[in-house]
Amino acid sequence: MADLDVAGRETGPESELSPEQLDRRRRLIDAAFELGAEGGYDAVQMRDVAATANMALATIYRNFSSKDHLLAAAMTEWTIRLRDRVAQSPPKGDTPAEQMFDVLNRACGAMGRQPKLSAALVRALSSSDVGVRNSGAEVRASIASMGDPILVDLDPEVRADILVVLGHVWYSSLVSWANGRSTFDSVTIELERACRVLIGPYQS
Amino acid sequence: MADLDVAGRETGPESELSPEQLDRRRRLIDAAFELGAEGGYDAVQMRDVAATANMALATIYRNFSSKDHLLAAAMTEWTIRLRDRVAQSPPKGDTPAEQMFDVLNRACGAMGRQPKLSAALVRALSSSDVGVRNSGAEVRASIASMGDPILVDLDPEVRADILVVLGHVWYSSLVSWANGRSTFDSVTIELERACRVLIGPYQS
DNA sequence: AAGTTTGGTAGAACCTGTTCTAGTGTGCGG
DNA sequence: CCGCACACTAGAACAGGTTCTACCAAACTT
Repeated sequence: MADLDVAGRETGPESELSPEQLDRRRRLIDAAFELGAEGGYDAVQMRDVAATANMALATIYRNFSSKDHLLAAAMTEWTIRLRDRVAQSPPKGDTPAEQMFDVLNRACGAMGRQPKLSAALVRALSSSDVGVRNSGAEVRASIASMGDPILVDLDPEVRADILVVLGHVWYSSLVSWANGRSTFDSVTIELERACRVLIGPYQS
Repeated sequence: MADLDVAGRETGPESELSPEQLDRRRRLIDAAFELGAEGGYDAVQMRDVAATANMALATIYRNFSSKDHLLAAAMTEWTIRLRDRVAQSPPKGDTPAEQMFDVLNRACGAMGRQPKLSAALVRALSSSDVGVRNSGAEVRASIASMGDPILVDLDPEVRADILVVLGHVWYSSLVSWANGRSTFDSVTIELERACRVLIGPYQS
């Protein structure tokens, strides 16, 4: 599986970015965080991102294939931080279903505290831009890795199936929320429901 | 729940559209179908829609709040047709899980035969435009109504939960596909997986 | 040191969804 | 018949994501 850079050109497996490039990338993602936290998706305007990050508009497009790609990269970073934080404290709850819900819900809680930002990031995640693809996969992987330890007692295949389905529910309800079709509470409700109906019958 | 028209103004419960307006609406949706079937989401350009439907650009926006609203309206229509067609023949399969999968898969089969069009419609469904909200709900309701008869033997609450979760999986995998993140086959796979892991354990 | 490559910059230009302006019927209460 | 409301139209204008042009400067190459 060849690595592809922003524009889809092939790059060697060791095509590290230079420190300057990493710095630019950092500034861009930070600018996206900043603007997104203040005003949500619409407020992350590429000209403003460029200004905030102190670089030229065209430079953004040298690093990211689109606005959605930039936001998706921010999402990836954020998810990783989230996952690490969630992994710190053990899940509450007596049953696997409750524990799984606790983990997912804690992850979402952080989003609820930054609603504009998270809505922006989630919206980007559902874009059709090519650059977003990896981010989507990475985010899903983070979800799965948070849930996996909780279901160790289940048959591996069933476990994988459950985690994938939970990923769908997670994604679908977050997108609904990010697009203004439901309240944040309903994300919680959907996740709880899914854990209950998915995991409940398997904990005999 | 007050009815809202395109622009969000309240309208009386009996604010029927005039025949001319219905005709315009029809022509617009047909134009969207036509352009979408040929070239997908990007090919449904508002200026082209206007030209194809033989009316002025601004007139579109008197009937639909956005491109996504127009496409979502088309999606609603299509889903209803699909549901009726699927309801014609009884679901194949020995177990509820298999029957449910059969129904969902048949519905998706029609989409597989019009990939560009369906991808366009699905993409519109995940827009944040206000006009799209109802369409999303209607589509979900169609899904649920297709599946409900199959699960009559289950506890009503469990049944509802399962159908909602299936709706999430359906939506999530279709969006993944419509955005080019997965092949159409994987939609089938995800649906099959979800039916298996969700319904399987309940059929004692 | 001259040439080349690489990545950056400013700013104009382009594209397409959306909105605005001004003007044209058409039906309807008075 | 008048005036008014309303739906439509052509086309310009606007907005924000994306791309293009022209140019510059540091890092390699030879």
